[in-house]
Amino acid sequence: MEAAPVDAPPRVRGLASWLLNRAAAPANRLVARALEGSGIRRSHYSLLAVLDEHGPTSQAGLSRRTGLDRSDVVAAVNHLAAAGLLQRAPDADDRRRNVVTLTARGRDRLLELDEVLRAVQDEVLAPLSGTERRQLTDLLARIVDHHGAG
Amino acid sequence: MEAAPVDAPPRVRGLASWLLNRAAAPANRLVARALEGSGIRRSHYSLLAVLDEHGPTSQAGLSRRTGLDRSDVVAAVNHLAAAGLLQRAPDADDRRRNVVTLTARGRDRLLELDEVLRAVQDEVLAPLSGTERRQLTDLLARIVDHHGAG
DNA sequence: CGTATTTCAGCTTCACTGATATAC
DNA sequence: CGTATATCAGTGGAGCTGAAATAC
Repeated sequence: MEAAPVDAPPRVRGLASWLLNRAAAPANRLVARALEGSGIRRSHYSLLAVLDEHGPTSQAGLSRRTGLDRSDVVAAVNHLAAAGLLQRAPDADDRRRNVVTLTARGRDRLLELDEVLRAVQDEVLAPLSGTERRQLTDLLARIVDHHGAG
Repeated sequence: MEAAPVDAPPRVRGLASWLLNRAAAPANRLVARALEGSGIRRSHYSLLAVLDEHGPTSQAGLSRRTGLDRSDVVAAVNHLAAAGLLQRAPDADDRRRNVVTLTARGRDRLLELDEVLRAVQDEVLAPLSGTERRQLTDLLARIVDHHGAG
């Protein structure tokens, strides 16, 4: 077990902004590690999940629902389309838009990723009880909602 | 001023790893904005705070206590020394080391930053009650402690 | 010898900006 | 007209790696 302690002073340890970054770091490391070699990045999962739950969506819609920047959505959709996990087609009703649709293969991959991601959350939240985990996600969700995008 | 909502599906919204990043983002934005023009970056505050509370410290010690990478500490110390907020001197007892010391000016600046940072935390945690804020920071601290460094 | 410290050069990912072309 | 969309080029911070030089 590695885990050299980070022995920060109280003034720093008590900062929500510091804690959020310090807690996000191992979460990102673990997710990246779990996704390693799969050709899937952290942000890709949210895209696939949104497509699965909302059906075909424009890229701007994907941006709004995932919190990903519109310009990063372009690159992500390129990548996932090349991997055959989704399709991009012009929208007949609004020709500014592309309609992005999950493929069957994309859905299969998503279900695998659900498992992987679930396991990672368990590692991230390891020191917390079930109740505490729900407390934490609820509190974080309130912060996210309050600040929204931009 | 309130922000477009991020209307993510439950599968995404419930992910701790997603929430941590989405909550850290506005925190980082607000901190960066509050520090804008001061020549101080996010990471610099922790450095100054550690020096204030632990006294003169080696750069490796600063790395351990702040969670900053050793190689990023070099750049940060360069910057803060150039600004006259700290001093770097070779350690007579262990000549591999530099002893980094807070200057009087560095301490004054730190006290100002304490105020600025405190105000930002208040913005970040705006939707939460006092009790909830302590709950959140406690839970995050447990996660940070559990994963330690590296 | 192995380990620790400082430093540098460089890499990747992420969040974001600005501009452009196009369509509503 | 103003607004929304998709795309591209590029910026900057942050976290990290690998290697070198030095000292323990």
